[in-house]
Amino acid sequence: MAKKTHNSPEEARAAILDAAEETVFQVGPAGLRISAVAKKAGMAHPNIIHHFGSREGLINALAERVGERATERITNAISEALNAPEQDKVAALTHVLDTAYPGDEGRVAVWLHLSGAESSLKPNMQRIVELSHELRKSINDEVDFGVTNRLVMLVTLALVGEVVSGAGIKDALGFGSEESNRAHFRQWLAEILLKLSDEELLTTGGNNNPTSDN
Amino acid sequence: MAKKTHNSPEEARAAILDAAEETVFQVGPAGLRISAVAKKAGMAHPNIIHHFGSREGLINALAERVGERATERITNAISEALNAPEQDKVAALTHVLDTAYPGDEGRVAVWLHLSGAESSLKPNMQRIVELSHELRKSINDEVDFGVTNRLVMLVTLALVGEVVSGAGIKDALGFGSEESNRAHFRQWLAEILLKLSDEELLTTGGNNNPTSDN
DNA sequence: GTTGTTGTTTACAACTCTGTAAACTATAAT
DNA sequence: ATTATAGTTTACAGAGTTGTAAACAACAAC
Repeated sequence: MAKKTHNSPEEARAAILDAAEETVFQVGPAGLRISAVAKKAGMAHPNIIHHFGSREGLINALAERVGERATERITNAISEALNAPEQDKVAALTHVLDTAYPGDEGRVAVWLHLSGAESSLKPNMQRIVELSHELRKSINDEVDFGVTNRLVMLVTLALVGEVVSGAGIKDALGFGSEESNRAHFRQWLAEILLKLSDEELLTTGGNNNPTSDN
Repeated sequence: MAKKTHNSPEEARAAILDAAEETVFQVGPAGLRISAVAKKAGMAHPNIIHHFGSREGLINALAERVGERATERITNAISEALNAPEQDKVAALTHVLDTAYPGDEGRVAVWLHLSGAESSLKPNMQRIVELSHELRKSINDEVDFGVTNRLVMLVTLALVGEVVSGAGIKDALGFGSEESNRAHFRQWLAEILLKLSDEELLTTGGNNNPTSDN
């Protein structure tokens, strides 16, 4: 049992990030204690500082990794929906929402963002909006980009709300926290979003479009 | 300049809660330090523990006060919308959203909730849903209560998301954080919500309604 | 005026957490 | 083998936090 005691830098960083992700999921962003992460990763806490410089460095690195992964999952799901046949659009869009509302993983991304971590949110979100607009155009060619932007914003804000509020609001509204209820809500939301694309009920009015300059 | 040095318990508690509210607004829920609150209220920090028992007691008391005030504002706004003439519904509903998305105050309520404060969220939310459903019925008598519930949930989650994400998501989507943009978004959302009541595009399907038992 | 109650403060204890310094150790290169 | 590099640990310092204990001060009751 020749235990390996010295990892490569990449291995060490990955192991620390794994432990940090799990810890953040359990205790929330503010409760992230370097010592707890070290314990979970099976090492002494100064080793974390050696690899990430500081607690803040660790949080930023984790935010980056988590954000990239989430963006990849979501853009993949939207791309699939884009190629789905007409009658499967609802299911495909529901799947997008399922992906964007991941029960456990997404929390970490949102929480880290809340705790002020720097990450490349902007390019990620913009890719998501562009893909979403293509999806809407595949349903109705005349949809308004400003509306797409606002719909993405609404859904994103709701995602953030769901993550941080946990079961509180759903409980208060009489929704159980069982997965079946959450899934039905997402399907209902997907149907609304598709209807709003199909009929394009509303435009953004006058000059209220977001600025498209860089 | 006869400075009053001893307050009544009510005065002291109110002064402490005011200072705590301001502090939470500035530093967020996790950053609430009893000593900072004491400094802002112009007293020594053990006095806060004397009046509220502990830091957690202070947070719970603040959550209660803030929640009550927010609920009162929102239910008042919905009641006004209920009595508004048909052609003013959009403006009235926009005002409801303005009230529910208060630039500064609402943060405290949401944040406190996030930090695990106990509060009477459930009865407050249920009053809001019932009034919202009356509002929807005043537009279209056949609207579905389950849809109302889900719309309230969607809007509430988005509110929470807006509060906690701050300018981050809006920035990433190209919306400036100026009040005019935020106001336009709320008006757009109000129009969507009214259309969804007017046409009742979607019902909740089968047995997916939230349980209505107490 | 004296006494009791309670708001208030000062001083302190105990704890937790991040980050530093120096020593130790495994691995690779020469 | 020796040396250099870098991952890892132990021990500790320093700051900041909540909460406690005891004394002080204002106000009310009698």
